[in-house]
Amino acid sequence: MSNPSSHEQMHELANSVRRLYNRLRHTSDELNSGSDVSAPKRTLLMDLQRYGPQTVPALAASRFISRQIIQTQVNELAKSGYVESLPSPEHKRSKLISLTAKGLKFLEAISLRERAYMDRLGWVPDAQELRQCICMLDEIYDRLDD
Amino acid sequence: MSNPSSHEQMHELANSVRRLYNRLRHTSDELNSGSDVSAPKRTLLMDLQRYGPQTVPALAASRFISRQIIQTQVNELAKSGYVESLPSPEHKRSKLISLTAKGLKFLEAISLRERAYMDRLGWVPDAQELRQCICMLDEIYDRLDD
DNA sequence: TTCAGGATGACAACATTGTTGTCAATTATA
DNA sequence: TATAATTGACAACAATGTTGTCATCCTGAA
Repeated sequence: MSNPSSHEQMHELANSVRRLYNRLRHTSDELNSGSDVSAPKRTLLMDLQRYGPQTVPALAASRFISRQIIQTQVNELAKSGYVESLPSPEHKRSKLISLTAKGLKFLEAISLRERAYMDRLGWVPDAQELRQCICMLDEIYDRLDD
Repeated sequence: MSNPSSHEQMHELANSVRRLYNRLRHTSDELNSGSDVSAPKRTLLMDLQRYGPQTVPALAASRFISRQIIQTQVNELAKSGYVESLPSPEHKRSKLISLTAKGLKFLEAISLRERAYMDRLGWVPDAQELRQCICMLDEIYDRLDD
């Protein structure tokens, strides 16, 4: 990152990421306006599905926010029956948060709505370019790791 | 978006965007922890620099949030001297929000810090792939437009 | 084994960011 | 002109985030 143009390009990428993030959140909110689960809680459920059961501090660390707010959200999701804590026999305090059958069913309903929306759009991005794009985003994510 | 794999790929891209967005916000907060301007206000200033003077409702619409919160943030930024409202002679109410010299200087200081950080990282992404990645993100943004 | 330090869940106080509703002034339009 | 939409300001409120404290449990080193 030694010449001005590559720095400017990274700045532009950050802008495109932020712009798209805002639109994706908005679209997701529209598609799921009927549910009682807010966007941050939906991302919690999705992470549990994608990456498997995790502890509250781990979920917080992956979002770079404090563990307290994740604890609150997890407690509320547990009260609603979307997640449950699996007690590890070795760790009495650090429980693994896991999706329940109800949580999984909820995520599948979201997926169906998203898919129907994409079908209505009638646009399919080039699979190869899309894969490369994901690759680049993930590599930048890893490189920024301290 | 008619077969399962492309739908799954879009889902993965959304996840990568969200993940990187969170890390970029975190890194930006670290780099600018000394300033009194929060992340949402920094993005306001950056949008004014990138896209030029805009009205409060326009800034809100581009974020898909209500105009009231943007109004508050703009008022606070104006009180701190980072932005000013340019009254149009034709429109007494709808003023254009614009960067001041102080706001521009503040953004340049941010840019210097970001550039120094990238230099320390010692990694330069492939310019061609980066451009294609930005292109894809922007195209998805446009396609999702209603 | 013991003990000091770190990690975790719970709780509290608070700041920021967001929503919705209202109102008056202004602008746009039929 | 008359009507509707837009804009700035203000208020009440909800959700999300931070920081701090405390008791409990786990880990690891002397």
